[in-house]
Amino acid sequence: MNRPGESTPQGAPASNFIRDIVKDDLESGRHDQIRTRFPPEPNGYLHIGHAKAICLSFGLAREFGGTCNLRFDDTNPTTEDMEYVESIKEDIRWLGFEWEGDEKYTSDYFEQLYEWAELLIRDGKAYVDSLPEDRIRELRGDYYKKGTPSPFRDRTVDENLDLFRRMRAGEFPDGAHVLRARIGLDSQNMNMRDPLMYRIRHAVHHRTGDEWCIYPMYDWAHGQSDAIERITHSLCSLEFEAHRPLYEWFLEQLPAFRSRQIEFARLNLTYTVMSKRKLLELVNEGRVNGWDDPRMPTLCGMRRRGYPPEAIRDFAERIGVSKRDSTVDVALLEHAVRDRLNDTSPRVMAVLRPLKVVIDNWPDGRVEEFDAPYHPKEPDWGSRKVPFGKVIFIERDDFREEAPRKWFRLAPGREVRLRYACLITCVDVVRDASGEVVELHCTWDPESRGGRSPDGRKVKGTLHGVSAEHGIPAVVRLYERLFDREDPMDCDEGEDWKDHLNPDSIETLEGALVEPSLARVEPGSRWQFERLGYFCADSQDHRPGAPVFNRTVTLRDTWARIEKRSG
RNA sequence: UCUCCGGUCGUCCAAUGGCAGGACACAGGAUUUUGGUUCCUGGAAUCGGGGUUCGAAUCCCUGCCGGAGAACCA
Repeated sequence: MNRPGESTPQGAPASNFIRDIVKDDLESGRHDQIRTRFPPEPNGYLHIGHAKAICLSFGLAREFGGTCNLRFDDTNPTTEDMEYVESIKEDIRWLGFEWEGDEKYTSDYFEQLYEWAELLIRDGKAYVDSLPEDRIRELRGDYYKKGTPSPFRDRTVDENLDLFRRMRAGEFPDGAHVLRARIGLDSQNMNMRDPLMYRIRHAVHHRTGDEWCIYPMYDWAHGQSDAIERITHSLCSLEFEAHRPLYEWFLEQLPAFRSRQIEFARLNLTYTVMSKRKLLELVNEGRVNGWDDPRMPTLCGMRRRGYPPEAIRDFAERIGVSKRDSTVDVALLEHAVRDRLNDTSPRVMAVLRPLKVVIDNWPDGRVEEFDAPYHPKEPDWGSRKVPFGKVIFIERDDFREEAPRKWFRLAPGREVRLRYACLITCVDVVRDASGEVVELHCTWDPESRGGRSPDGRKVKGTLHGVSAEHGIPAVVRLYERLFDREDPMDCDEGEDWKDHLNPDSIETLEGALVEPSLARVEPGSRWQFERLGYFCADSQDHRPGAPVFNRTVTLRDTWARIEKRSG
């Protein structure tokens, strides 16, 4: 963890404006200890945007020796469900954070909120309005026109109290009355024009059941919940900036702790959509295979894809925090993932699209076992024996009949190294009736066991292969970006963001072959398939003996760039 | 038309009146039994115009651009 003033492992500045505020508040003695909170609404799954907020609030608490609460903001019974609570808790823990005590619920505070509302009524700072919804909206005015007071605005305290109590008692149908704060109707900030505090909703709440039929609005619940929990720094996204004056107004009227709201810009990512509504649409329309589809920016999707939580935390640190609307290059996320995986993934060999190779001068039936270390720079990780025989499979992409410029993989007459095995030279090419290459014949140099060059001759190309006899069939899913452009919302006339889905975002290879050491690995385990990328055993579909791997991210591919550039 | 917030390399974030810096991306090179990793090098920015100041990315004025704001959503 970075301490204030320290640098991240990458040398990037560890400071941001919120961290500075926290530091000041601690140094000035304004607070002895900070308390933050993460307040999801239980109506959807967490995504990478939430991860930024989680890392910020939990991370700051951890860094400065404070605490962070998890509070479910459950004030709208018609859209929320306990179904989401467990997944949210699981995702936060997976990210590596633990909240203070039990998780909290805004609904735990309904009684206190109610009492405070009565207090405001008694102080003449709130009133029951009995206008219909559309009338209230009309009288509120607009950006250019001040609002007009409701005819009910000057009800007596007793009348208000009586009505409000009967609202709670369930005497009125939905929409008959609301409780409004009595602030004024001429603010430029529409949020301050006598905002609603309570509405009547005869709905079953997922936690309080039918105990309540009036429910607090966000503005009347959030700041008060912060105060009850004595939250010192209440961090939220920019869209709540215009709510801050109201947040502060409510707290000023109450005998309560004065929490401070601070806004920051939410995360946008290239090639990604982030809104709950759009993600829900992708799931409901079957554009992806559920919330945990590895192409989804949800935390469960990324987990299934093989992204390590440490990489996501590192990413959150790298992107920084500010108040500017911005869109982070998804390449930065991928870099953080590769960076972490490079240090933590054992190397193994797998062939995605196999091409048969017969080694003519290899003795029939002979099997050689070569020693292959699990990590080139971590000898402590040890090694395993990789068997090779007369027939092996190499990557189809590693052979070209006509070698382009700078090609140093296999081609007729070319010698290459089979990693950790030996040097082979292509002597013949076998085609089927349609002319497609179906088999290669090579010779090997028995002096080159282990892949060494016996006489020091230069062998630039190194391929990987799997023994035909020993390889294990596997299903491998290759994932690409879900959208075909940086900004999926960038639409031409008559286009929809869903027209920008990348049709090649998933490719399932049924005929892959993996080395025998991968026969029995744990679901969720992460590996580098040498020269290809990082893969993880799928948490749902992987079985011992019937492996299924997901490609987390490719390795950097310099050759692909060279080839693309030269056309 | 009104109010608020924000404009720094292609992207993201620093610089808190005193040498505009880092990361990603990109380009070149070294090392390499992964065209991986690692290392070195390079190009690359203060939205425009005024003003204050010895000195402005930073403060002031003004213009321009982007975002947000009129839910009984959060």
